[in-house]
Amino acid sequence: MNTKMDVELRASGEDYLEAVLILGQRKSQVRAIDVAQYLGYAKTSVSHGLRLLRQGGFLSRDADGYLYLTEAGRDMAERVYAKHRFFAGWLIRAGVAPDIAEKDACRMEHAISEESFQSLMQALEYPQKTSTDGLS
Amino acid sequence: MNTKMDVELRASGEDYLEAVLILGQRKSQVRAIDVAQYLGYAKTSVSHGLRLLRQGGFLSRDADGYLYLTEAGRDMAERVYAKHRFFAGWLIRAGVAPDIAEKDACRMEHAISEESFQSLMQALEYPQKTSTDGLS
DNA sequence: TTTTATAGTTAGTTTTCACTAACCATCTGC
DNA sequence: GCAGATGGTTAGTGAAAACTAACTATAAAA
Repeated sequence: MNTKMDVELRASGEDYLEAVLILGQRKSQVRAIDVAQYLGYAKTSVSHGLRLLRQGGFLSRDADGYLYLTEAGRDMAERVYAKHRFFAGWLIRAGVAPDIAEKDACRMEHAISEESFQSLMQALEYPQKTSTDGLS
Repeated sequence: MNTKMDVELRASGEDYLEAVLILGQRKSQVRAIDVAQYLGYAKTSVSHGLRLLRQGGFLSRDADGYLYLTEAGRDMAERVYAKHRFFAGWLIRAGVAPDIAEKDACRMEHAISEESFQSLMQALEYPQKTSTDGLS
């Protein structure tokens, strides 16, 4: 029903893309089962979610089932991941326990708009690096 | 099924309680229809949502249909509203347009845990006033 | 070659939380 | 006294996004 560009991603779609991005930084080869394990979801849920993302043009998959972010998918994943790192770091610096800060960041990353986040980054002069450098 | 104390409020319940709190500061008498108008929901949705809150012990209602927050309800509403004001103010000070800051705050208020919020308030030495003073 | 483990899908269920349609009960004004 | 308006409820629908159960397909192992 939707063409690539008018798809509105919800929180769950953003979570899947973010997981693929993060796992790809660790393993170089990422499959649905890895995403399921990472997010703690049943593999059927992930199978369904990833199919929607493929249909939306955010993901592709090769014959062996390995997942690849498209341009649009990587873009979205990096935006979300940047928010995640910002909020997690912010909370941890405020003295929140790291596991709680992580969990909260996982929700807050979906709650703030791109517009607000950009304004914040500028106002705080936060270092805006791309998410793929310096992360092994 | 649930007694008063083991009810877990979700985002929608928090929104209803917050609306009752805010409307009560403006009007002194609040009914379901006011909440529906304020939130932009159909009155059936609000009727259903408020019933759950009454059953959970967060709200009561008199014979004329006027709503009153219980101790637990007021407590929850004030917690959520404090988060709302914090995030909205924070974004606005960062240069975000007020209407966008408001909308984002409406989501972020549910995304951050009470624990993280308290740590933040302490770390930032944010003035922690009760939500009912100074607001007419 | 048969068995077992791994990866994925199909089909159907559940929960949350919005919606519409239709109805009931007051209260007000002619 | 009846016609509307107002406020609320009942009943049923829909979408998002998780779940389980049961299936297929493939690859490895005995």
